[in-house]
Amino acid sequence: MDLQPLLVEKVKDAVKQMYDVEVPSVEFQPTRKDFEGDITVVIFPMLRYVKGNPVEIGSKIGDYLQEHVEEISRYNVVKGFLNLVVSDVFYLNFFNNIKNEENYGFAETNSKASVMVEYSSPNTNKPLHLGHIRNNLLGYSVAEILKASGHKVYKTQIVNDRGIHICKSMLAWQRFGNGETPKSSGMKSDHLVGKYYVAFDKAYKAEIAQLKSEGKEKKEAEKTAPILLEAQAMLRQWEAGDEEVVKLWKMMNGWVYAGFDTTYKNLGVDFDKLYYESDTYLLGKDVVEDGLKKGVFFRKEDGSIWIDLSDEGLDEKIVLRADGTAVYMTQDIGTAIQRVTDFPDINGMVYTVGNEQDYHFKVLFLILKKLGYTWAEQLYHLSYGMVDLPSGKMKSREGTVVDADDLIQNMDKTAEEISKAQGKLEGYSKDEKKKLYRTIGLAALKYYILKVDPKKRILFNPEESVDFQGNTGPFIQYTYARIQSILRKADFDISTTREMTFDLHAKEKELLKQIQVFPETLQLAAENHSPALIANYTYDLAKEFNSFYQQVPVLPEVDQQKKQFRVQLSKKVGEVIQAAFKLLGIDVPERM
RNA sequence: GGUCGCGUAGCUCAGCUGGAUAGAGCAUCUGCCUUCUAAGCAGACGGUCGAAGGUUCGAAUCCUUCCGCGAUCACCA
Repeated sequence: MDLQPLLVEKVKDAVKQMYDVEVPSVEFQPTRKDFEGDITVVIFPMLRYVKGNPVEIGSKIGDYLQEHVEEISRYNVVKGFLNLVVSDVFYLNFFNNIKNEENYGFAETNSKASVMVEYSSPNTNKPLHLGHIRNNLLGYSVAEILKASGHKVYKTQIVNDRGIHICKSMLAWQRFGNGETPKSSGMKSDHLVGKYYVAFDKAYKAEIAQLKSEGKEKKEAEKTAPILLEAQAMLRQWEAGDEEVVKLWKMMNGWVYAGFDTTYKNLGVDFDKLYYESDTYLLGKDVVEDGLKKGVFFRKEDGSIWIDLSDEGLDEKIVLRADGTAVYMTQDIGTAIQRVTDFPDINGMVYTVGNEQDYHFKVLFLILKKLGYTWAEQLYHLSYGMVDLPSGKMKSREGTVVDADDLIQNMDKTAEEISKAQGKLEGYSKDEKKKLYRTIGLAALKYYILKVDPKKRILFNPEESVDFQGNTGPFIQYTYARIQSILRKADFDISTTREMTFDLHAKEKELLKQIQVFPETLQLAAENHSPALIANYTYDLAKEFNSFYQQVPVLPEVDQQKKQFRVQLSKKVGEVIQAAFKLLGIDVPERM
């Protein structure tokens, strides 16, 4: 079915027969749209082995291929490029083979090693915001892509449910909350907790200002503000297991989880396993002791334990404090090992974490390798750029964030406005419409974020960022809906197989070529951990279909053979769009 | 200062394991709904690919230097 390996052989044969030399490899590329052809052989690299004029060599190889490979029907040579025209029969056969394949493009599960994908991992002191959305969408999508490419995948998150930031919200609630609950306030429960996080910061700033006016240095004031000291005391009480504090902690965390659940559900992401930092923050210490014995780490005079990474071009890095308490790195070492204990079949992990932690993960992976874990070779930091606003960075403390829930709601509203203006939804019930607006709004948001390279920063302008036209989620959904409309109106059994003896329209051929590269695009996306490749692929496919749709009649076609084929082709395009969008976590509507 | 990432059309982005005249969308302008959904299609306009060197038959892509933006270099997470 794949033509390329055959062509490699035949090109080699041709060169050997005519010039009596062996070329080690043959370079191909898809033929550019401006030229006639489907596959192009690049002649230039052969000039090292074959002396002569590239055009002449190309023509000779072309003659040979035309004669010896039945799939090649014509060729032309431009400069050093041999453009080959692949026969319609080849593409029609290809289509016949895959048209009824249900999971076309997807690899068999378990054909590759298992991977754990971590994403989201929020703090439990405030609601999720746009930055989390990027994280969630990326992590979820990469997990889906890995699954489709044959890996077994475990989705996980580590909930950062302890620490000083949590105590800040707790303390502020205690002090200013007057017993306010999600019920009594009517607020979404995670937003209520976030409100007190902001309240803490406000009170803290006020105290700093007060101290400064009393003549204290700024740094001194920041360190000694009473409310901060109290929060720190609360953290110590929590660690000591103080009943009162733990009770408050459980209650407020419960509120946050309830809120997160809603947001996750709205976003359409999920997890197979949750880890809580309150359970894992002590992990890793014994590993450090172990590594110390093995000589991976060393102890400084004050008793703290370090690793020397200067051979790798990095610094020394602390892994355990002098008083024996853990640092972030200690926990991460311990957690990684814990995961492999819990899921012994995993042979790799993906960490979806912002690029400000590039250095941390470089060090973490190095340490795990040095400790001798085989799976440490298969760790990947899915690093992504920040989401900035026109006004600058988002800061939860100061309340300058684009809230996740608000954003999703805004997308719904925009989708509703546009849909109403289009007026194509007669016959839909109120609930159906509402669901559809959500589907479209989310598609716009998700596609907008996933189509760009994760490494790049995103500048998000809430006023005008998310589009519904052009290279967007709704555009692709619209293409899908159009196809479904054709399928609904096709008043004959489209599954019957007919002889296909006609010539392909150029647009049909383009569509088949695009369908053909879906499996390799998926594999590439998996290797590169890149949903953007899937997004761009799907866009190209949709664009190609719309062009076809415009120029080639499907249902009005009188030739029954062609009509049958075009309906089947449209159906397949729809299926691929649906499958690809599923990898991005985006649903497709029957109508819109 | 060291390290890492980014810099492509007015804006948002593809292309980056080297290949033909650097591609899309938005915006601006022209056409196309008495054939299947105009959230569409067809076209016009728009570029010294941050700059300069180098490697190569060939560089947006690889190497070097420089410039700009960001992150990081905490016994914070």
